[in-house]
Amino acid sequence: MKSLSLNEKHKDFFQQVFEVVKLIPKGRVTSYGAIARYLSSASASRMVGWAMNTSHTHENVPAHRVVNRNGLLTGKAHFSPPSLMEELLKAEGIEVREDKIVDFEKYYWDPTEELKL
DNA sequence: AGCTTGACTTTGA
DNA sequence: GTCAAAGCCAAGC
Repeated sequence: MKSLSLNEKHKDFFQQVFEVVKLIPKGRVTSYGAIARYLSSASASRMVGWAMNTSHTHENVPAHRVVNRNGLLTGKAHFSPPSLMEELLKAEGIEVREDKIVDFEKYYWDPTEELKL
């Protein structure tokens, strides 16, 4: 697979979401809105969540690194065991308390800032 | 073919 | 600070 689209500019929204999610560095997290805004508009953040729902068809999609803008593990309920998301984050050195990422801003990874240009 | 729901965000009151 | 409403695109009924 190539990195980001150079020739291929016509991809499905979901596919683009998956690419960005895959590009999230280990030990980092991002928000649905950040991805949505990077792709198009921030309001499309719902589609990112929707895409994650279909992410089960993709293997290398670290959905556990994607949380809402509050740093809350909103999608944890959708994991095989709901606690898996928290476990995966902790395994990467991210501290989680009450289903919420501690020092979220510290681990926050914004594609519009990191992948710009 | 049309309406409802959804792992969300932003803006306004 | 909280609460309510609009916006976005796709899948499901």
